[in-house]
Amino acid sequence: MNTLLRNNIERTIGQNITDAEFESFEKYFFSKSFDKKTVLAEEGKVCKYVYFILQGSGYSYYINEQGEKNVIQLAIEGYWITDQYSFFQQKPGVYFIELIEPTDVLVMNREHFETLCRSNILFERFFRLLIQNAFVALQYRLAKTNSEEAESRYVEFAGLYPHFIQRIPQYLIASYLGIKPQSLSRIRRKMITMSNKQ
Amino acid sequence: MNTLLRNNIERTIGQNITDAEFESFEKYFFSKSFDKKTVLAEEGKVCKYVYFILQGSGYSYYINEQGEKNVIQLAIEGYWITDQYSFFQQKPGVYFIELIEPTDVLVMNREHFETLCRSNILFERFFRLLIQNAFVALQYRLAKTNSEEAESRYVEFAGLYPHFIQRIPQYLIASYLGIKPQSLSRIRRKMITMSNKQ
DNA sequence: TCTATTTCTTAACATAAGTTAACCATAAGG
DNA sequence: CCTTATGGTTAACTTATGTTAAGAAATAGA
Repeated sequence: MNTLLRNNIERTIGQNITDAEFESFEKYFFSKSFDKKTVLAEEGKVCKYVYFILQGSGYSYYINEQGEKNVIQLAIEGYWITDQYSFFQQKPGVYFIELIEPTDVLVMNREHFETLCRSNILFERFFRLLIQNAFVALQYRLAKTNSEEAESRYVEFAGLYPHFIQRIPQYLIASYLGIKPQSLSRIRRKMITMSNKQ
Repeated sequence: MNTLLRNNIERTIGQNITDAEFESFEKYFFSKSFDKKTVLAEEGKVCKYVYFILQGSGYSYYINEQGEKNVIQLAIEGYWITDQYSFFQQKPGVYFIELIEPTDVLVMNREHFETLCRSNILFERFFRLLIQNAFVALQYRLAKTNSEEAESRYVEFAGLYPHFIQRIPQYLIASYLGIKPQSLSRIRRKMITMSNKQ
């Protein structure tokens, strides 16, 4: 039994579930390990799976017309990651998903997802809440992007996700924040020299 | 029976529903009309309702530390609007919701929302899909914000939502795009003079 | 109709972030 | 251990967007 997944479910729906319920949930997943830099999803191909990270890290990104990578999501253990549009619509996706470190995941395909959702309103509910929380967080992130400067966005990010700062390369964090690595470097230097002076 | 709402449901879940099902959905709403500039939700107060716009328009926004308005969502007839965080968590909200035009809405409170979701997996499913679609659209919007310049974001917005361009004040569209009204004005002028020359 | 808001435009100037390019630091692989 | 690849820093210069301020246009209210 995977406690990380079970905690994730119970925390999300705000109530404990029975062993039987968890069992009937978990059985739709299989676990898998990947090398770092493995590509789990590609633009133009249907994203067949949703991944729950047990250990390791990855990110999703898209490549714009200018050929630049743009990080959409960063994920470490306890996070779900997929190309939502492609996975749910079963249409060619727009994002790539790539691993940063060697990573263990739980994997579920679309068919099992449907079966799961229809089997018990609790699971349908779980996925509604999961995406609802993701939506709220994303809306907040967009609000900040639209109204705050890069420096304060980085400060907030570093405060909220210190474990990301340690493990994720800076150029991916920069992209996640919507700036260039050089700009992030500039911001960090400014912060360091400022804090030395005070 | 409100056909706008029914179409919205059937389009979202990708299947038709029976009259009885729709009836058991619709009965949890009441309809209401508001003057323009009515404030439907306020920062610091629990957002008690979710609104489905039948006629008119509104927007949600938040005010940052510098006291600037930042538009989160624009909505016209056929759109749902609420402060998702506040409505779902029943905690003080972070956003304001304000009407632009005189507006007719269908309104549902949180208790009815819960009852509805638990009454039939179809409705739980509807709201999951609704928020799922909103999430995908929001992720796309953030990706564009982080990687494209204001001009191309405006061009895309104008192409996708021409009815918004006609009805929503420019300073709100500017804020929605994450720029100042002066910048949007500059962009529009550039587009006009460019198209005249060619 | 006249007046007062509200919205939009313009222009000069300021600044945050992008661009280019070089170099340094560290980790990875043979 | 050395070499190469990857990631990070720095600096000079450019550019998109913000800021400030004024006025024009449109809309709403009296």
